[in-house]
Amino acid sequence: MAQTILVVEDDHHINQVVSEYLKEAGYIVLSAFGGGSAAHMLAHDKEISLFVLDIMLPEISGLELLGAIRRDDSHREKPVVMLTALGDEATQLLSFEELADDYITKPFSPKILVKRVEALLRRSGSAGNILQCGEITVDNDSYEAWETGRKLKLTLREFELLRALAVNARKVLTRQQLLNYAWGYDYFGDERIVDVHIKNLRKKLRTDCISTIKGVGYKLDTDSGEAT
Amino acid sequence: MAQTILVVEDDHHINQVVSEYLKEAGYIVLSAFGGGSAAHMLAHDKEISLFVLDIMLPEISGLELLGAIRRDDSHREKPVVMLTALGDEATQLLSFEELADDYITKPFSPKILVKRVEALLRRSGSAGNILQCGEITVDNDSYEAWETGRKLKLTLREFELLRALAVNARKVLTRQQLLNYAWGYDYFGDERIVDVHIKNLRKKLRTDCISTIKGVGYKLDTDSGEAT
DNA sequence: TAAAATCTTCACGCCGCCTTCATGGACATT
DNA sequence: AATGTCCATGAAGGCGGCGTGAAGATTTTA
Repeated sequence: MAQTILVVEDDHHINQVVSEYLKEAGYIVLSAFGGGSAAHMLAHDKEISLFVLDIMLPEISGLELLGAIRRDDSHREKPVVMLTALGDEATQLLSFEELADDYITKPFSPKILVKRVEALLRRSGSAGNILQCGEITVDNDSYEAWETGRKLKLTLREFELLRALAVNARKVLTRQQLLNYAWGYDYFGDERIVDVHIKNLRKKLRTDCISTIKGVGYKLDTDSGEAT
Repeated sequence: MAQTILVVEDDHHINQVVSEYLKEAGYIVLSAFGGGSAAHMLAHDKEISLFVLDIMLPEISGLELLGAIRRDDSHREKPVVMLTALGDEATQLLSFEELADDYITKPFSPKILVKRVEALLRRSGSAGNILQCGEITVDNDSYEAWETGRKLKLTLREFELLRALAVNARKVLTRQQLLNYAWGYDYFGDERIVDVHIKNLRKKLRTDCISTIKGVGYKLDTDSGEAT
């Protein structure tokens, strides 16, 4: 299953070179040449696995895009590579403070860019499409999930809910966040729907690995010893 | 809860500078000056969270160390930063092929090294959004808190109160400020509610680390060096 | 088209947490 | 010593959040 990378770079030549190398490495590449169209793609394509952002862009700067990504529920966790001619320490520090994952200054070697992208995707968990979290294993590609090797028979919502929890292992997710992950942004029904599916999911799980944080949301435990 | 980083660098000056900056950022740092001692530490210390490796080392090269890490069951998954004067593309590509996570060429900015280390630890999963203050550790993501490693069983208000105090460690917060942090701006009840929750919180803590400043508010102490 | 499975809504009840209140103590001021 | 202010503490009541079962709506399968 090929992963998608969004390259935002106003210099058409550089954009093309980067895209070529990434495609050759087996990725699907989306190109944007301005902050505006990039923001649009951000909002509408949830399948992007990694972002390459130039900082000096028309309309919206790369740093602002970075901020937008980090504030977006469905992109927040994804790796971002800043790619820019600005080599000064201040800009670089600022990028990292905004939670960039890598920072490459021009001129650069496209081969090394690809290597760095691969290194980040390896870490971001989405590389192998299999997630493991404690007793739970989730396969993104086949939509299958297991508990201690035993295959679970889940409905679609249950699977997507479990996947959302597994992607954010140990983190508490609000009902709204879970809705965004497992239902999508265009859902406007009752939040409490989450409760019902959590209940059904729990019924199918031997281990009690989904915790309720009252007043906040739910989370998936790894296997931490609970001492009183 | 603090994470350990192993720095392998034969140049004592660079080793010291790097260590200083990492310590300042809150990490525990182990230093090795040759491949041999590094390999020894590798074998005996399983608690290391990240490696910083020079490539040109006496005895064993950094690349060999990298290979050893990737073949070691208990270190395989951990991030490795290569730190070297060799800027040539070939060595860099080779490092990434051996599954290095980052590659920094000398001369470099120590601040940015720290940022890159933080970025990698963030990705490697173990990091989390963790606050530490004296004996108290608060995890923003999982809504968990510990006292000297012992997990605390807190209600939501208690947790949010403790988090507010930890975020502003050593600073006195007025009741109104605490209400804003832990209850939100739309709360208009009695301020004294804070007192009650502080009391309950204190009851659950072994150490007496919450100080009352009469007429002002409360604060969380880092050191319990209490002289009257 | 019927039947089955899944998704969504709703209402009920319980438990635990939050909040309020009253009391008493610590400390400062007069 | 008396007085007032501020804080600690225990207890009690009420309220809200959550789990749950069931029924209706929707989609998928036969």
